[in-house]
Parts: sequence; structure tokens; C-alpha cells
Amino acid sequence: MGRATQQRKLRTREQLLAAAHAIIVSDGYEALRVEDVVVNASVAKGTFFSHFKDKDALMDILIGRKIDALLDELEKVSSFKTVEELVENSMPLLNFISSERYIFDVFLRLSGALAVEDIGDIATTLYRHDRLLATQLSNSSFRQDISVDLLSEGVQSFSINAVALSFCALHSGQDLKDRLTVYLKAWLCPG
Amino acid sequence: MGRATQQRKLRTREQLLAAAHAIIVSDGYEALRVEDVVVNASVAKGTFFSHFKDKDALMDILIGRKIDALLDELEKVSSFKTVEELVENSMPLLNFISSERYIFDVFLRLSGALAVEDIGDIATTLYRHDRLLATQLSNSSFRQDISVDLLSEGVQSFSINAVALSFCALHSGQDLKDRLTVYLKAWLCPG
Amino acid sequence: MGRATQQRKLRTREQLLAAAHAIIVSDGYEALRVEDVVVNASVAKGTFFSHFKDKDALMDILIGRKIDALLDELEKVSSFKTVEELVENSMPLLNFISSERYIFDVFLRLSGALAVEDIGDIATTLYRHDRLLATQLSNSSFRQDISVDLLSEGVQSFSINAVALSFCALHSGQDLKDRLTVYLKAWLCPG
Amino acid sequence: MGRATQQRKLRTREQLLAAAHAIIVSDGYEALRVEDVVVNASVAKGTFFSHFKDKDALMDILIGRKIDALLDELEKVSSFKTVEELVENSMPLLNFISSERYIFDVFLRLSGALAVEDIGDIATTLYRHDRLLATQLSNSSFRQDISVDLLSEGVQSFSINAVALSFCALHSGQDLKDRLTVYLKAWLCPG
DNA sequence: TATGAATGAGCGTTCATTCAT
DNA sequence: TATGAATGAACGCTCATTCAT
Repeated sequence: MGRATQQRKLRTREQLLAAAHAIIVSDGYEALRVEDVVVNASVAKGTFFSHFKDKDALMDILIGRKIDALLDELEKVSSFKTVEELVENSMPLLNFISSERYIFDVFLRLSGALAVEDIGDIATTLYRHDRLLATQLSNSSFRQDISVDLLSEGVQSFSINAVALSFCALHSGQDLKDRLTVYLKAWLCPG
Repeated sequence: MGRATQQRKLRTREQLLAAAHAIIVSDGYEALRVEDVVVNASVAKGTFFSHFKDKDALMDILIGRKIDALLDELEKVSSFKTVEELVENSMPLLNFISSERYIFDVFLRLSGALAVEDIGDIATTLYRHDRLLATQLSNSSFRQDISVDLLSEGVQSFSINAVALSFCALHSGQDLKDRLTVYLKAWLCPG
Repeated sequence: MGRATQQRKLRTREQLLAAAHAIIVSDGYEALRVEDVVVNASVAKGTFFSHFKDKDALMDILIGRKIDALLDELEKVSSFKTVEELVENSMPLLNFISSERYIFDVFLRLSGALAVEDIGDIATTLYRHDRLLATQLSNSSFRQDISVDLLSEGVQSFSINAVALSFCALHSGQDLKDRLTVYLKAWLCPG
Repeated sequence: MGRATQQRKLRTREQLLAAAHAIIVSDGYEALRVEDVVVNASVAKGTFFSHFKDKDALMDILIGRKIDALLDELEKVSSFKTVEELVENSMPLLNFISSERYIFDVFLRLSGALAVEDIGDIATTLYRHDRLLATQLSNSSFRQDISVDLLSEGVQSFSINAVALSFCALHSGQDLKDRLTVYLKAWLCPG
């Protein structure tokens, strides 16, 4: 593949990603249609599939990019002094996940794939999240009777549960935070 | 509405449910087609939609019934002496939920609706599950520093997480059980 | 059938007609659904069909009533001095017919049935229209070289054509009148 | 769009039209089912709707083609010496229009759209009919006191009326012709 | 690599009408 | 007479994905 061809390919790919991003910003992830993406990118339908394995692959990249940006922020904190601090720092990510059912489903679907490398970019991102959380918890002084990995899995379990409950019309955004705080206090500082 | 007419409607409804149940037993939930249901029930397609809002509504009822049956079993136990006993008794339900991605999705979607009456039968069922678990935990002697409701929500969080992980090809059924045991020991008997 | 029963039947019938009329007034003929009629009349679906052969029968009555009222007005004129006068007097009826495609279709469908008695109320009404027009024309002094019946059929042909053209978005209500005037001058006063 | 692709699309379109035509020839327009068309054309259902907006759009094309063929015949005549000749030459088209209620309805619905280009092929065809008739009449020597366009519209009005009446069970095909002859003599040769 | 026509299974809907009670 | 559950044949549509050029 010549240099020019390579550049063209890259440009097309970015056009597709940009078009998809624009749609998501205005209409949400759920509403994204391959048809619209290719039209907005001024590219043929088939071209889409020569750049991305399938629609999910595109979604993973888009969601992965977003989460990566959020993790960049989260990474600035090396440890948590209190549960409140942990919750506070988790909110941007959780708010994103709870912003749309579609995102939550992707997240949940792939969070079971933590240790699997070949699933794609988003799995890497989620793995990064898992490791980051474990590291931060190991630098913090919560309960010491269980492994950091277990501690981390617990935090994730409660986070997911809190987000799931937030999809019920009765639970507002504030609820998510309060609920998670209660959960994590009981989990991280028992007794 | 005359008594006879009422009975007729009920009968048709049961025919529909029975036909759907038969399909699910042999081919799974995912494979259920409205077309097949009405043919097997010897009923017109229009009739289906006068009984159920859409296919999902039927699915909810079917899944709800199945869970109800499992809860009937679970209800025979009034308390758990050990985490192992709790896990052991939870397995039938968890195995069902993890038996098909479709079921898990329905379960997760509706488990956010606890205590909401107007969502339909399955919400009632999930509420029943929540209450049953809380009662059983209150009769058991696990950690006493937090409310029974919180204890119950934690159990559910970990259960869902364990099931979610079980959908990753790497984790087998045995894993689900072991993983949950580890989780719940850390949750129910900290320190 | 007892007197009381008879009265009840009549009352139900009027309830149905009233309910239908209300729907038509607010949503038009096209939008009328048997379902809505029976609900508004607080009557069962089947009852509708014991009062009217089918939905069309109801429509015919409703449209027939409306046309009859218009003919009552038209009847006050015994002859036309000019084409303009004929057109002017025809407009209420033509405006009604052109007010909705549905009405036009019914009108056209049944206007072929002029001499047939057993088609229903509306046929009688259309027959009345035909006779009325013929009488009025015979009292007028338009071309005398052809029979009054033929003269009348021509007027009706042109009227229908003018209404048909009015359904094209390009032709407004005023057009209908102007167009018809040109037609009828050429038809009624040739040479 | 590549030449080959373009040809392929055209070929598919013709397959669809051919399949539909075959059905119509054997069973009539009324009996045409989209399902049957796609099966006979060995094409997916989705393909149908990417070629035609809906079933009606296909019907319009088919009816338009048929009328076009009839107009090709009619075009061979440049003028009419007598009303009988005009009627005689009009019969193929009128017989087609009166052969099925469905066709008449389409014809009537669209004949209001004369001179409107964007309605579709059939409108173009009807426009062609209108122009052809006007030209033929202008070459003939019927009444000269009115414009050729008006003369033509009158012929069409009477034709439509004659066809409409032919749908009444009482009027046979012969009637249509006779009736039209009477109408047109009075219209074209008054006095 | 790019193109875009074609795929295809199934859902939800419509709604006048019938018929057993 | 009144009831209302049941009928049933299409239609339109969805939309990610494939494949021949």
C-alpha cells in the first residue's frame, strides 16, 4: 500500500469517526445508523465495513475514546482518603455510563471480558479502568482483610448496580451518588 | 363482560402462553417468534396483539413465571446458616438468569424497577425476590452492622456481577458459584 | 318487539349516529373508525352491526343527511336564469363533495346508481338531486336541442370533473367555481 | 455509480415489473400482492421497497405503461371526422379504465394532476393523453366556438362520467359506448 | 480500497367483520 | 338485541451486513 493510499484510508476512517461522533452528540448512541454515518461521511456503505468489522466495532471505539478521556482525569488521583472521595471521582464515568441505556449495555457486556485482549479497543480501556482502580485502592487505606482485586471487583459490582437502578425513572442522578456512597461505605469500611 | 366470554379470553391467553412456553423449552427464549406462537396456539396474529402489547410483554410474563417457580423453591428456606448455603440456594435462579443472554438482559432491565407496581408482572416477581431475600437474611446471622435491606442489595449486586462475568466465554458455570462465594463471604462476613 | 325494546333500539341507533357525527365533525369522514364510534356511543362492537349493515351504510346515512340538507336549500330555487346562478346555487353541494376525497369517492361510486332504488338512503338522495336538477333545468331556458335529462347529465359530468380537478393541490376553491362556469357556459349555451 | 451496478439495478427493476405484470395479466390489478411479486421476481422484499416507495407506486407505473401503449395506438390517428370515430378510437382506453374499479380510481385520482410533473410517470402519461386529444380535436372540425382545450376537457368529463356509470351493474360495455356517443354529439356538435 | 445494490427474517399494525353466548 | 373476543390477510418497514464489480 502506497503512502498516499494509506493516508487516504486514514482520512476516510477519520471522516467516518467524525460523522459518527456528530450523530452521537446530537442524537445519542442508540440513534446511530450506519446509513447516516456513511452519508454524512460522503462514503459508500461498503466502505464502512472495510474500515470497521461491524457497527459494534465503531461503537466500541467511540465509547472507548470517551471512557479513556474520563480515565485520563481519574488517573490524576493516586489514592482515595475517603469513600466520598472515591465516589466523587467515580461520578464522571458513572454519569456517562448511566447517560444512555445503550452505553450501559455495552459496558456490562464487555466488562466480563476484562482479561481478554482480543476483543478490541474498548476491552483494553475497561482493563485499564480495572487496573487503575485496583492501584488506587491499594494506595488507599480501606479494609485490608481481602485482596485489592476483590475490593476492586466489589466496587465495580456496586457501581453497576447503582447505575442499573438509576435507569428506573424513580431514581435521579443524585440518588446514584448517595446510593453508591452507602454501598461503598458498607463494602470498604465494614464494622 | 359475560362470564363465558371472560373465560374464553382467559383460555386463549393460556393457549398463547402454553404455545410460547413449548417453543422456549425446546428452542430457548431467543428463538421465540410471534408467528410460531400464534400458529402453535391456533390463533390469529391479531389476537396475539390484543392479549400482549408486544413480544417483549409476553417474554416478561414467561420469564416472570419461571422466576416465580424458582422463588417458590427458594421460599422453602427461611434462613441461611452459611454463605455456602446461601449460594447453594441461589444457584437455580442464577443458573436460569445466566442460561441465556436474553434472560439476563430482561432481568437487569427490570431489576431497576423494584417496588414499582405498574411495570407489570415481572416487576412484581422481582420485588418478591427482593423481599424474600431480605427476610431470609434477617433470619440469618451474618454481619449486623448494616441494615438488612442494604445487605440484600449487596447480595444482588454481587450476584448480577457474577452472572455478567459468566457470559464471558472464559468463565464456566462452576466459576459463577465459586466467584459468588468469594464475593459474599467478603460482603456478609467481613473482618 | 315490545314498545320499550323498540324505543331502546332507536335510542341506541341515534347514539351511534351522534357519536359518528361527532367524530366526523372533529376529524373528518376518512378518520372514522367503527371502534371509536362504539366506544363514544358506549355500546359494544357487535351492536354496531345489528344497526347498520356495514360501515359504509353508516357513512351513506351521514353523507345522505348532509346532502339532503343541502338539497333542501337548493330546492328553494325553481329555475336558473343564468349559468352563473346555476353555479352559484350548486356551490354548497360541490364544496361539500370536494371537502374530502372520501366524500367524493362515495359520491362518484354511487352516482352511477341513480335509478337503482335498493342501494340505500344515499342513492335516494342522489336520485332526488338528479330529478331536482332536471326539473330546474326544464324550467330554465338553456339550449333546447337536447333532452333535459341529457342536459342534466352533462351538468353533473362537468361538476364532477371540476371537483376532481379541485383535489389537485394547484386548484383552489375559487378555481372550482370559475372552471365550472366556463364548462357550463359551453355546455348550456353553445354557439 | 458504476455502469455495471447501474445496469444491475435496472435489471432488478425490470424483473420486479415483469413479475408484477405477469400477475396482473393472469389475476388482475386488484389481486396483486407485494409478497407474490418479490417471490416471482426472485428478489428480497427489502429490494422491492428500495425500488418503489410502496405498492401504489408500482401500480402507477404499470397502469401508466399500459395507458402509454394504448396512447401509442391512439396517436396513429391525427384527427376525427365524426363523433363515432372519436368514440371508436377512445374505446380501447376507456375499456381499460373501466375494466377494473382499481384502475378507474387511480386514473381519477391522478387525472386531477395534469401538467404537474413531479407526481410520477403516470401523471406524465395522463398529460400526454390530454395533449394528444387536444391536438386531434384541433385537427378535427367540431364546434369552433370554444377553445380546443375546453373542448378536450369536456370530452374527458363525459368519458369519465360514462365510465363511472359503467360500474353500475345495470350498464354494460355497449352502454358505455352508446352513452358516450350521445354525450359527445351534444358536446361536440350542438345545435 | 471503494462502491452501492441486494439481502432477509420478522415485527407490529390495521380494522371491518363475524359469531358464539 | 347486545356483547366483545377473535379473525386474518397483507403491508410497510427495519437496517446491519454481504458481495460482485
